[in-house]
Amino acid sequence: MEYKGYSIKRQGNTIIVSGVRDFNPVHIFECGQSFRWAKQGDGSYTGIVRDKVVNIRFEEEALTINNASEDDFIELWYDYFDLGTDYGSIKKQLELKDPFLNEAVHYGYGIRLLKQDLWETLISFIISSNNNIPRITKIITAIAKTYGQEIDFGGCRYYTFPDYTRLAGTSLEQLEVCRGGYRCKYIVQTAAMVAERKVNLDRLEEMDTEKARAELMKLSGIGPKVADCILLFSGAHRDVFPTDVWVKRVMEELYFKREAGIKEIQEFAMSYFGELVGFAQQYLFYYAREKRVGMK
DNA sequence: CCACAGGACGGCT
DNA sequence: AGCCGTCCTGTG
Repeated sequence: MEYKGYSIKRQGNTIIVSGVRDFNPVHIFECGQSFRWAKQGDGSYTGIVRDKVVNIRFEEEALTINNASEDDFIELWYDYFDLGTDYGSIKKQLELKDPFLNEAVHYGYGIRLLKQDLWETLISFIISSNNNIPRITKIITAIAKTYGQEIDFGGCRYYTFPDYTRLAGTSLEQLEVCRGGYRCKYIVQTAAMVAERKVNLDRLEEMDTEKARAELMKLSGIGPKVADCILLFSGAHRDVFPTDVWVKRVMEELYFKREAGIKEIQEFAMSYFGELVGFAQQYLFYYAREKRVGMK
């Protein structure tokens, strides 16, 4: 069958989507936006998204998704992998900006910004504060195992991410076994606030970016950087520039040639990269972190 | 054993 | 409004 410019073939419980460009699983899953995909021995990735577990591989413009149907593709995977966005065109515009960005874009040529579940992204980035990727992954896995639904796939057990009612119904002492440290308190408070409708998460996409950002920052454990990550990686708003230590370092090294403040960096990025600012951030972040830019 | 890495918060000017 | 000490855990 054909769907929005892609051709989909089904073989048993596997679908093969052809005509997929600008897609590299390593770039997509190792660029810090998602913590729920694990590389397998054969180079494929297995991931948990909402209530689905799938294994994916990519070669020669063909995306193979094992444990998915054509309906799943239309209802979930097309949007999740942002397949409606032309990354070729985005990259072309960014490459022309300057030699630095050109290098960063070529380095992470297969990056795509995922459209992930808002609630899971929100909790994941509360956990990310003052934390590193392996430990963030460990904590999220522990939360899913403790509170999520079990799913069997390929002889292994996987766990869905618990919704806010489930996390609002737990105690701090219970949650602390997941090793989130002081962030566990933020999670319990945030889940309670969402359950009590103190913050409306259903309308973030319709709000303008500043309003959506302010709405998220009402929640416990969400500051400017975490709010921007949630907006960017849930696909609610792409016109944000999450500025963590890596992005700060790479921006100082490439564009400022000196120390610069977060506010200064963000203002520069918004005007310089324009509407592609969120995409630029991700190419720069991946490049900076992989190359350890700014480290001795 | 200690140094360090990583953002939000809250108390202080 | 801006600065800075503190929060927790894992790694070297």
